[in-house]
Amino acid sequence: MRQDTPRERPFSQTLRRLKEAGLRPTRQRLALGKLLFDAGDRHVTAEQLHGEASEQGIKVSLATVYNTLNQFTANGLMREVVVAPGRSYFDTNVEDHHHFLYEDDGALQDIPQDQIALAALPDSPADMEVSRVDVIVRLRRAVDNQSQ
Amino acid sequence: MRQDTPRERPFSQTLRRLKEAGLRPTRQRLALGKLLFDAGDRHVTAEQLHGEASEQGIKVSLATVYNTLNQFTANGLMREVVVAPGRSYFDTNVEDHHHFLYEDDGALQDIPQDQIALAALPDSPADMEVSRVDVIVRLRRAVDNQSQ
DNA sequence: AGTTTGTTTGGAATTGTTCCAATTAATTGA
DNA sequence: TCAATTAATTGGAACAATTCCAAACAAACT
Repeated sequence: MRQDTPRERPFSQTLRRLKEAGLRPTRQRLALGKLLFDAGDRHVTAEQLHGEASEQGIKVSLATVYNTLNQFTANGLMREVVVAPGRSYFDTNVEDHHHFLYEDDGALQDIPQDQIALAALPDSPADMEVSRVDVIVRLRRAVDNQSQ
Repeated sequence: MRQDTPRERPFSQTLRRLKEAGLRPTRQRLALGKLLFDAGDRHVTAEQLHGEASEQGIKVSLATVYNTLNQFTANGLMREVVVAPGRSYFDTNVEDHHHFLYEDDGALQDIPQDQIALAALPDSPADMEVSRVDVIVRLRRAVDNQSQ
C-alpha cells in the first residue's frame, strides 16, 4: 500500500509528530524524539533517556528531558505509567494497552492487546467518565530458589 | 468533646493483627492501627495519617508512620497503591479488588469486586508468576458542566 | 530485677521532579 | 535578509516524598 520510511530522512517521523503537536522542532526535541520513536515501543525513565542521550554525545539537560517527556505526554505522543513511588516510565505506545511489571528489576513490558481484556467496566459514579484504565500485572520470579 | 466508651476493648482488632504479623504492640502501632482498622476501608497517605494522629494528640513521628505503614504492608495487613508520581496510598482493604481514581482531586475509591473482572489473564513469561494485578480506572468530570 | 532485642525519633540524606531567571535558539515578517 | 518576537533550554536552587541513621527508649525475656 505504502512506501516504508526512507532511511535518508532520520528525523522525518519525529518531525511529523512535533508538527502535529505544534511543538518547535528544536535540536533537543529532534534528538530525543529520534531515540524514542525510531526504536519501536519503548519504556524509559527521564534519567535513562538523559543517560542515553549523553552517551551518544547529545548535549541536553535533565530539565529539558523532563520538559520534553511531559510535553510529549501532554500532547498524546507518549503516556506515563507509574509503577512505584518515585518510579515512573514514559511509554511510546499510546494505543490502548496494558503492562507487565517485573518486580525484581522494575522492568516494564507491554501486554499484547489481545491477551487481556476487561470483562466488565464498572458503572462510573455520577458526572464522571472514564478517562483511562490502567492494568498492571505484577510478576515475580516463580518460587524455587529465593536467594536474597 | 466527650469520650464515649463504645467498646470495652478498643485495641483488640489491631492487637490481633499485630500479633498475627509478629509485630510488637507498641503505643504508636496500636494508635495508628486503631485509626486505620477501626474505621472500615481506608485509603491514606503517610502525611494524612500523621496529620490525623497529631490532631488526636497522638505523638508519633512521620518516620514512624512510614515505618508502620511499610511494615503493615510487608505483612499483608495493608496494600500500597501508587496512582501518580509522588502520590501513593495505603489501603486497608487487602482483598482482591480494584480502584477508581478521581483525577481532579486524586481521591481513591474501591470498585466493588463484582463490578469488574479480567476476561483473560495473559500468559506469564517463563519462570514468572503473577503476584498481583492492579487495575485503576481513572475518572474525570464529565464534559458538560465544567464548574471550577 | 537486669539484659537483650526491637522500636521510635529528629534530623540529615536521598531521590525524583519542578521551578526559575538568564541565555540561547527558532520563527515571523518587513 | 536580519531585527524583532516568541519559545525553548539551561544549571542550579527549591521542593516533595521517602528513607536512612545513630542515639534514646520501650518491650520482652530470664
